[in-house]
Amino acid sequence: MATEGGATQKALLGLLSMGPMSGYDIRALIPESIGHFWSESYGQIYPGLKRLAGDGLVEKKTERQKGRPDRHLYSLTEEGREELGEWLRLPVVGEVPRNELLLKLFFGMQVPASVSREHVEAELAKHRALLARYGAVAKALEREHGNDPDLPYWLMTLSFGRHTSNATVKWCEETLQELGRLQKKDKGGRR
Amino acid sequence: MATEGGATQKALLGLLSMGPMSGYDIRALIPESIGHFWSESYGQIYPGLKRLAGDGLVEKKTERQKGRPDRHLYSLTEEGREELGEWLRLPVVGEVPRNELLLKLFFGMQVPASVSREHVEAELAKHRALLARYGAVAKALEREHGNDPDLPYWLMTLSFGRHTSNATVKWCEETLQELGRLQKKDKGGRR
DNA sequence: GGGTGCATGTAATGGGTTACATGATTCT
DNA sequence: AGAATCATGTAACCCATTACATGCACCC
Repeated sequence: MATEGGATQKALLGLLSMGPMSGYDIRALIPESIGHFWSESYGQIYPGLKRLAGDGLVEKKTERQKGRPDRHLYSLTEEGREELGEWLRLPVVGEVPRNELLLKLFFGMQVPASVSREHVEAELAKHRALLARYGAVAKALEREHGNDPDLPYWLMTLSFGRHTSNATVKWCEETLQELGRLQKKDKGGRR
Repeated sequence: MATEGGATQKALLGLLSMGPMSGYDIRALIPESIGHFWSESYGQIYPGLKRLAGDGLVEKKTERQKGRPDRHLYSLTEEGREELGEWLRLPVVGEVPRNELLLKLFFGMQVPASVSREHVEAELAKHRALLARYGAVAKALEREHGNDPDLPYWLMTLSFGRHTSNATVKWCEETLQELGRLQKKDKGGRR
């Protein structure tokens, strides 16, 4: 009874383990929860929920509303909770990440060094902004979910973001210096 | 004359900027060059090359061989080099990375802490191995391409790997400790 | 005889995003 | 009047991996 379907389906199960929700709710919840390392679009969520319901992993209840479309509330079944647990135990399947910045940088010689500098500077700004958000989110979590047993796990994922963004910032700074040196050599020639 | 097609096509152009190659060569070159942050399968490479040839961005020459299939050697045209340059200048499009480890960790409360520990330990081992390889590759590059003008750019991409893998290792170690604390609390209860 | 390397390619399948379609309510 | 929010869903499209199909040569 493998009940196939990739990590996307499991992410839906996971979010529903936090309480009954509609597809719309799920979409809205993502940026505040797993948004730093996962994303789902409507095109995945709605068909995904339908499929999970067909497999008996979630239950659907329709809530009438006046003046608005019905809300379709989904909640985990016992089977769904088991399926989630099984998947959580499986080893993580490693993928080769695709990093367009590095791809462009690798071929940076084809283009003036200033072009690469701009790309790296954009990356730097992005991660500085991320770091600010991580800090804010961590504080908000501790305020609003201070004694939720899930909290330590949520903080671990945030901490990952902090570690890697800090490292990326440092790399950007070093790389900008190196690119600066290359730029000078280009312009100066022997003298 | 946009000549659409995502970053995959551009990666092919980039690799061909290093010299004429066959699809087979490209596949073999990837692990030694952009493999740490990019991948291409045959299912992408062969149709991709065909399409680039149709767009006049690469030129195909067939080399007869005895006892082996013909080699189809592709080389950049002037147009192809321009197209590559244009793309390199475009800002990097940021994607939300998908990280299955973090997804599992986020829902770690659904499962004994030992499960999460194993996932994190696997990640730790992976990045320690990567760090060893980065070091070896950097040395090999400096030995074999000591005065290649591309070298500084290649080293920057390696340096990125070092920075982020180091950060990941540190995070893994901290997270393992934290998970250990959670484990004890679970078992011990109040006493 | 059987595995590995050389070398090409296609087809089936799975994943995922974007844009579209609908339509009432509430805020500006 | 027009935009944003609530709320559902589908269809077209793009991207990517995997497995398959072919076939000779060379080494063990």
